[in-house]
Amino acid sequence: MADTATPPQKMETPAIYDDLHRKLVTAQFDHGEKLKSEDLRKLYGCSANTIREVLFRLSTAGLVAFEEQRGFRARRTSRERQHDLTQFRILLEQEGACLSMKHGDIEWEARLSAAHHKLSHIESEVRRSGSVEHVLPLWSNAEWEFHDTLISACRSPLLRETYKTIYDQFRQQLVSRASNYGYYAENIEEHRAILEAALARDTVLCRQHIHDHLARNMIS
Amino acid sequence: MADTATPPQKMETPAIYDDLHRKLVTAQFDHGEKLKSEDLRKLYGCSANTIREVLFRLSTAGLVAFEEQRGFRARRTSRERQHDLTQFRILLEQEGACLSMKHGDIEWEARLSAAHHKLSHIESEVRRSGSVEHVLPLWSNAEWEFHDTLISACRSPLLRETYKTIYDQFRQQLVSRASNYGYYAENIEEHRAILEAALARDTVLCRQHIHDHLARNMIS
DNA sequence: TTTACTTGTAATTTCAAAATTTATGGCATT
DNA sequence: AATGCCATAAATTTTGAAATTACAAGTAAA
Repeated sequence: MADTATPPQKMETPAIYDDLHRKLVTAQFDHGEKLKSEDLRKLYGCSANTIREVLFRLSTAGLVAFEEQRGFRARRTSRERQHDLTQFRILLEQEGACLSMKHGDIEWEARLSAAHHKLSHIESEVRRSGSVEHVLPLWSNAEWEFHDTLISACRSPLLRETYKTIYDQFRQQLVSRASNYGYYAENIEEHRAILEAALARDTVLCRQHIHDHLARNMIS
Repeated sequence: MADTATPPQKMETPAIYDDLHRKLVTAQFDHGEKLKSEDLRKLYGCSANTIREVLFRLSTAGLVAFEEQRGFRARRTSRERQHDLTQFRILLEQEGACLSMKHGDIEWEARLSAAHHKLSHIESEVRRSGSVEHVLPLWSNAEWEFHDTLISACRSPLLRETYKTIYDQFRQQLVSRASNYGYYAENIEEHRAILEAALARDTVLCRQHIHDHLARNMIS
């Protein structure tokens, strides 16, 4: 069972959802760990049925696996699924970025610049200090902001929504990768390359940089 | 409320899910119609909570909309969402087909030919008789078989799964379009064009034909 | 006539416990 | 030792009712 530092007792359904979501994307459960409704019920001070409802909604987001008559588990991400997730993410981000370049206005460019600025600031700090752990949550949020902003002008709510469910499943592996400093070191140049291609509205180059950046994720 | 020709009483959870799913994709509920758990409870002879669980799982598939404290509704598909769905479907089917052409073997070609043969047989019958209604469920299944087989060799469970949830939301409009005979008349040539391009492993041409075929869906 | 408030009704959500199903451990048999 | 079977324990699923919340109609005030 994960550490129970956060919620002692008595939470509303949305709060329980958010808390479990956060715990799942920050890998506070082992891969494939069983999520017993009785334990969670006691943890959040609610009924077993409420937990059941929350877990169903989390299974929608792909964070929890449900099997009939044998409950819920934190999703185990096999090597094959990791590969599949990456390929699908590349497809969505490439398409979303190209559509954003097509439809995005100066306002979008400004938001993308701002998101990149924050992200690169953190990544510079990582490179200077040589460690990742102390800014991991910050970095994780900034990275999401950048990638989400990149596709935010695509005018397809469906694509964006799908992208988010995929992205959440990547966050899980960030923790286990935190020790691997080399992974984060290369991100600065890759993110800048994506930014510049996007602002230049060079769709071919942008697709290329997105592919290179995301494909490298998979290997580690 | 939709007609209740099928299930008088007493069904298991999976059966209830299947039956409601079928009713939703065959548009036996009006767009935005409220799905009252009490009514459904009496219909299927189970508890309100069981209905609630089924409806949550259907909302995963995008067939049902859930709003906190105000229950479930059959999803209303606006013009904007229809456009979004179509664009997304084009992206997925193009990518899935190209990957299938890359990975598919002779076995895949055989299955695709078989699926097309069945589909074109029905579509010829439609053209001969000049009416659609009497074979609509048959046609709907055959069309799904063809498109699913087309992407079945893509080696991405995620893409295929996502495609299915999108496709189900298209089935809903088939019924309301049944009267529009012209829509179905043009399908024969389009499906054949896709088949031939796929068998020839011509990815550029196949993308083009898929786009033309699916984009025409949106306009009607 | 409109707006705001009150009240009654209906529907959703939560709860605690019963019923069903699956997992576990001991015991006999091969 | 390995396998199959039964009894027990544990966990999931369903139930029916209670509590909460939204909805609608009707009344009073502006």
